[in-house]
Amino acid sequence: MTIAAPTGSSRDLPHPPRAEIRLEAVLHALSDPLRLQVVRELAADGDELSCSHFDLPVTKSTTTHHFRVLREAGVIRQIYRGTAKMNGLRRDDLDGLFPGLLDSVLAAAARQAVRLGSR
Amino acid sequence: MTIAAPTGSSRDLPHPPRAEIRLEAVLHALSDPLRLQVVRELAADGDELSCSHFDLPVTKSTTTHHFRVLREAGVIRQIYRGTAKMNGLRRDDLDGLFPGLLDSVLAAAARQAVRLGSR
DNA sequence: CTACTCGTACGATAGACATCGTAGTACGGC
DNA sequence: GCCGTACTACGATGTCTATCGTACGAGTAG
Repeated sequence: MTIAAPTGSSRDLPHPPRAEIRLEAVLHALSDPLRLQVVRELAADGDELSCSHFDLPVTKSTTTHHFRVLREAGVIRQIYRGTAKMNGLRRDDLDGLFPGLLDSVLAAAARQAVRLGSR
Repeated sequence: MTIAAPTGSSRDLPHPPRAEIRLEAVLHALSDPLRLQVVRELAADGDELSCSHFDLPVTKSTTTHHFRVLREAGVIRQIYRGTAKMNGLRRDDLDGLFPGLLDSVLAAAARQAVRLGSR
């Protein structure tokens, strides 16, 4: 639950505490196709992924922006690890606040992906 | 499934067919506090409600706008019944496309309402 | 027909947002 | 110390969105 960085990183990013996560912000964060895809990949991997792992059809500035939106909504957790920034889903917090919500959204996204033919 | 109006209303409103409902649009529609509240009341009532039943802190123009967003996202069904316009959740379509999603969102909204004290 | 109610349509406006490019900062390896 | 990599910060821009006010159309009651 602590976001301590064992590797000794000093740059800390501001995350909303669990109690301040708002449902509307989460839904808004997930309503963007790019961000929804990122969350899907994070959920599929189950572990932390670096920003550069994602191959999004936008520039790096825009990528940074989207990750920031996800972090400020409380959907993902970001920590610096050396020169890379690792991203992980805040599954514990989201499941604690809104049980079943994340899974429903992920299942819905998967279903829609199948329905629309794209994978 | 048909949206026929037995009362003989001739004014028909455009609704997206089930196959064209997009998850992102639904999430976006639900990410607005006013719209989420409307959906909550519709779900609580279980039946159709007129537009004027809702006492929203905005003008009628804005109310019309929000109902239109909900309708075009495929979240609600609107039919004219005389001078009133009745609104109903498209539960069947939403549950068919994204099983469990609507219930999770509603449960999450209820939980958050309790958590934030505003019942 | 007239008047009233309910909701729409249209135009305006201010704020939010997605996107980009460029310049800059932090970290690790040479 | 110097350079490359990874990501950020800032400013600009076009688009979308929430909001309003006013004018209009459709239906119902008198």
